[in-house]
Amino acid sequence: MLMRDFYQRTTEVVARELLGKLLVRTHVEGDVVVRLTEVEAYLGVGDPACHTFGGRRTTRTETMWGEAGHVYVYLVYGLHSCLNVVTVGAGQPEAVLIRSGVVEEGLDLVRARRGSRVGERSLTDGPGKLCRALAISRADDGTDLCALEAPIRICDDGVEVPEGRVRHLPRVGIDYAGEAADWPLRFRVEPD
DNA sequence: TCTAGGATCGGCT
DNA sequence: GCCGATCCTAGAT
Repeated sequence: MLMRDFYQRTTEVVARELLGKLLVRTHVEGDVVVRLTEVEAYLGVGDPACHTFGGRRTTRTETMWGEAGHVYVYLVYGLHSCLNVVTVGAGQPEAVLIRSGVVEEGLDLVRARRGSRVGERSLTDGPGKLCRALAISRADDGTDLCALEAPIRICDDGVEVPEGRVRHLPRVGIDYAGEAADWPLRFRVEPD
């Protein structure tokens, strides 16, 4: 399991290194494990696309201002939850958005939550879909990923993602952010 | 209080 | 590939 110091580095480094790691969700309905394939870095007060741009601090973004290694969950478009991992350190409100992954365990449970009509490929290939598949909501905001019994954890099983398979791309859905919309802060593992 | 807009999804063409 | 749904959040009054 990844410890606090993993998250206490620059957001871009944490984002890149999260690729290939295992996101483990424990829940009364059963456990689900997802291998991360796509993430985005959000660089805090200097990043026009980030919720904390310009030093904005509200009840919604409060966890981003806290200690690294906690989970920041927010609602977009009034209906979809998005999962983020807080990076760097207290007072530096940066985070990595978890966009996509591949289900490694708990496939039946994911299918039950996502609906039987959903194709295998599109079960967890978006931030809102991933949260639905893992039953993550705003109620999970502030969860400490580094706590031993945490219901959400991130683990390293030794699988390395070679640099040649990582693509650096612009972030999605932030056209309002001016030139920051072009910053290559999205990291994706290309399929074989 | 009121209003505008959004780190998306899924259905339809 | 395009478009509408849907309602929370933040900032303005």
